[in-house]
Amino acid sequence: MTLDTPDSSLTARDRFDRLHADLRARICLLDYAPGTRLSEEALAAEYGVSRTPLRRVLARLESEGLVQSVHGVGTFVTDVDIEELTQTYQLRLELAEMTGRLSPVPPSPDLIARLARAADRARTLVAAPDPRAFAQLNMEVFLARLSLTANEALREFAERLYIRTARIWLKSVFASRVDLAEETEMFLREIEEVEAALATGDLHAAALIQRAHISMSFTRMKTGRRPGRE
Amino acid sequence: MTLDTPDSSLTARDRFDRLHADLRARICLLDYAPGTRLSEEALAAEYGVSRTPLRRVLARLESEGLVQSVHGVGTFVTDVDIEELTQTYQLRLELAEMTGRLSPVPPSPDLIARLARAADRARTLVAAPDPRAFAQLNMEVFLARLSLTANEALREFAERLYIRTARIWLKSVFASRVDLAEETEMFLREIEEVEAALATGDLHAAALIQRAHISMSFTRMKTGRRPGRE
DNA sequence: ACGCGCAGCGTTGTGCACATCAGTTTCTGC
DNA sequence: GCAGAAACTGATGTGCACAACGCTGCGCGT
Repeated sequence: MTLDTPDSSLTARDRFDRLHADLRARICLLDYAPGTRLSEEALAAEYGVSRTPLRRVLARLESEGLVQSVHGVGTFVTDVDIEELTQTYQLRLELAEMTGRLSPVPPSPDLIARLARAADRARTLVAAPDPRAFAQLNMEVFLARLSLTANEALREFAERLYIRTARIWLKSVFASRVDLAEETEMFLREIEEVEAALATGDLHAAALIQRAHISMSFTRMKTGRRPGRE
Repeated sequence: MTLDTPDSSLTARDRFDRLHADLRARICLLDYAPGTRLSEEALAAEYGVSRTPLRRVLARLESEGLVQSVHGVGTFVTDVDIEELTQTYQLRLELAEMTGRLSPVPPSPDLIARLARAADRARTLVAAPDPRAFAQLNMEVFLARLSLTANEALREFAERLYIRTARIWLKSVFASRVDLAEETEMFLREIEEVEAALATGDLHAAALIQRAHISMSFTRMKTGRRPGRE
């Protein structure tokens, strides 16, 4: 996971972005579960830097709500209560729809290719379910789809909200509160529907499909597995 | 402006919040115009701290898009181009309406009192216009009104978007592209309408009023002063 | 006169040592 | 034996010195 590329020809900003993205992914993929203490010294040693730049990354993660530092105690991965989760999902619904309405951009060939590859990987995952691989695929697709809007602020906020709730959904999978196979199938159907919408050039439809699936995903997570399917 | 309170009985978090809020206000009120270089050493000396905690504040401001640091050059107050401004305002419109729809909260007596005092100050400003005082009043009212929604993520994003565009509006005032007297009058009317809506308990109406005024404000700024009133 | 290079200067980024704080353990007085 | 306080431990926060980097201006060569 940790890419220790040679530090040569890497600007300070690049190093920061790498550490930030890497730590963020670890938190979102539950490599660091909520409540875990992150040791500044250990992480600094692992990434081959001193505490100073690493603390910058942790401060950013704290501003994003993923960790919380307490003086004299430690830096801990945050958890999200049900109330905050509900509010965040409500916002995500609205933002998803806005994605296709405010400043829509036609899909690039690169995005089309990414979606096609994602659909293939999703089909593989339907045959052999894997929570972590699915979560990673889900995140990649979400971030890639942000290129469908030119509104940078909208992209930024949608990304932040997704990052904030992704690990909670994954936690539900591990807790068997949602059925991984069902989630994977629904995700595959979502991609296929989005591909169809994009093929016809209807960007708002693609956004509405995403909004519908976010809504359904949250409902499934709230409701839990239906009795009788255990 | 700079409150140099005794550093005793102040936790690190408090100091950070103070510096952050203070510098943010200076940028939003154009004490530091776009393009201005912020000297880490000078600011650290002014606030009586070392560069380390001050750099933390600057990093936060950079993540909020208010400043930009370049290695070996300096930290500069950012500017906002017309395209980004348009997109941000479009988002602000949507968020303002959502404020009254997603998780509305009845106004507290404190908010009512604040609005009444703000209306008084606005009436004073109508008689004696003052760009900076008006901008500060506008900001205080906006931030106070955020208590009308319980959706914390919505509050956070709405605040960030406002902070990001406030100084551009103030710049338009100084550039005489909008008429300060007209803006002040419109603002006073907005407060009065909001007070009426809140008095009847219609929170969605209060949000729609805000949305309408944000929209009108942006239109006035885009259009510029009507010819013949010069 | 013009172009190229290099050295100096100021700025942000990094490393390291120490201060500060919270939780825990241990020691002491009763 | 027990309660309370002080010392210990390990964490984050801070200050300071140096490294890395970009810009500028001077000087040398052509």
